[in-house]
Amino acid sequence: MHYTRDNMASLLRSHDINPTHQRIEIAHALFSRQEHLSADQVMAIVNTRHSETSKATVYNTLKLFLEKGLVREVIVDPSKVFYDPNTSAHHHLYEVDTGKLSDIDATHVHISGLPDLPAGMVTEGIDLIVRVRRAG
Amino acid sequence: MHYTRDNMASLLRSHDINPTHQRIEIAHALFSRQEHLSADQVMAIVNTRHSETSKATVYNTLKLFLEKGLVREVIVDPSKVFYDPNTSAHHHLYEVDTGKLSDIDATHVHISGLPDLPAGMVTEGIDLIVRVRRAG
DNA sequence: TCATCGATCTGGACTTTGTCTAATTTCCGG
DNA sequence: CCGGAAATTAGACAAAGTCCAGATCGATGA
Repeated sequence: MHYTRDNMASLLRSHDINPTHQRIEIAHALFSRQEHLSADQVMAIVNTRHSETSKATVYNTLKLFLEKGLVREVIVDPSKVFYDPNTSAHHHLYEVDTGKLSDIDATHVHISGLPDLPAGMVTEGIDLIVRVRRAG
Repeated sequence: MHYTRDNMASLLRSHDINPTHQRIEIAHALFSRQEHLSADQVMAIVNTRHSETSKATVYNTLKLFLEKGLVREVIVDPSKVFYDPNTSAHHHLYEVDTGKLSDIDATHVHISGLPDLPAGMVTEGIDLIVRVRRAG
């Protein structure tokens, strides 16, 4: 699968998102890299050549992608949110000293013994974050 | 165990923290409630009667408590950090719509199948967060 | 082609959380 | 009481994110 602009447009349409120029660029930034990016980083990437997309649009668009299930939010750093183009079941490894964030495939990870949820509650997601740092 | 100011002073000393008036008040706010509080909430509690403790001191003190292992940081809400007086092994249940945060005892929870860490890395902690919301 | 209208985008002011710094206050040993 | 180190303070500052009123886009129908 190539992350062309055209493919991004289809991806957006399949998630019920009107594929505008800015949205395609933002989706392309996330999906072509397959990395965890903050809103700031997305801004920087999208506006490398000449400023094209405003801060408000970047934030609005990331929120829209999140609502539509196109990306996931990763909350590991108290100062900023990361957006993850990988929405399949997986966990995260976070290097606290460098800020590097990587995926842990969930297929072999098993979590057991969690208590029942309070009545009337449904699970929105289970986040497992392994925080590591360089030994020394 | 009563969370008297005197007991707070001993607790601080036992963690190698010089028990000043402000530190005792902040520790008391956290431990007497046994709740997850944000820096803002700590400020509000400590300064209910008359303003006694500055913002800088609240932030400095919470950071100090964290370094000394007296409290834990809980990162679940992108907009603020919570401080947790419970440092025993446990996980968290987060109600995304209300912001309510509660503990999940870790003694019955088992996590298996995590991959090996990258070479030269040590685990700082494993955070498991169950995000829930009211069904509807 | 052109006018219209809803959807989208924009700059910039604003809010909130948290950090920093230089000056003051507190506390303790001598 | 004195001097110095530790702690506290007010307030300026920084960064992430929100909000809003106005501008722009693009599809549609005449």
